[in-house]
Amino acid sequence: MAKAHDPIFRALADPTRRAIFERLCHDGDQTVAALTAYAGVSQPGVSKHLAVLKQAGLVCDRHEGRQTHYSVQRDALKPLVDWAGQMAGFWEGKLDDLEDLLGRMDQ
Amino acid sequence: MAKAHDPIFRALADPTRRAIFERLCHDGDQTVAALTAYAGVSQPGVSKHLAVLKQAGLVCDRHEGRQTHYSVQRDALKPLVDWAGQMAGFWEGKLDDLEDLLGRMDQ
DNA sequence: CTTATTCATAACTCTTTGGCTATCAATTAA
DNA sequence: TTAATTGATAGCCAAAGAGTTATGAATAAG
Repeated sequence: MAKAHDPIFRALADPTRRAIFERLCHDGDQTVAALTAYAGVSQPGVSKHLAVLKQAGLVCDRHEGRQTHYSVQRDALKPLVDWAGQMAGFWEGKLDDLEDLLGRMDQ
Repeated sequence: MAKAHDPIFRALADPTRRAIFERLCHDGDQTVAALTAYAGVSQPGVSKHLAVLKQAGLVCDRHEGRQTHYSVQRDALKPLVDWAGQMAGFWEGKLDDLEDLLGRMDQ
């Protein structure tokens, strides 16, 4: 069973990669050059990180001329939140925040 | 910036470790021996995984005689869900901005 | 007291991975 | 056409990490 949350956890475990994802969440659509200027690593490093994020279904890319724009995939974090909800449901410590978030992400 | 969600993401990135955490969520309090019987790795391997989970604040331990019982830490996944909510809030806010813009353009 | 059990730590191996530089294909500008 | 820019890929290397066996400390049992 190759669950959807496994590559997501893997992808978000690295701080550099998570920072790139956070920036995409915060500022929206970005070119590789823009992300490279801000991330503390080389351009090939950024490209590799973006490939991992894309593979995990967290981001999508759009080609425009010679530049590639990356943006957050819609409902990217849903498998993660669903998993957390399942775990929380097990130990019955119902988190109101979680239920609220699940409700908002279901739309 | 050593945020609380960083060690959590790291800890949950490994499938063996995540399986241990899932079992603790599902079945509650477990001894190391019980977890070892079920995980596909050696007892020292399980102990090491449990140390990582504990360090991340995901589980807590309780000593009873010569055995150690592990269980899920209360609100263990809250930093994770909070982070996800924050990320979701970012693109949600963008959507609001867009709706706002669209609304203003209607007039 | 001696032996068995339970778990943690130490020490090691091997794989994965995150970083780099070099380079290439594709596109745009001169 | 030629030169410059953008980003992806290849290849390499060092560090991290997940696994192992061996062993030690603490407790329980005989």
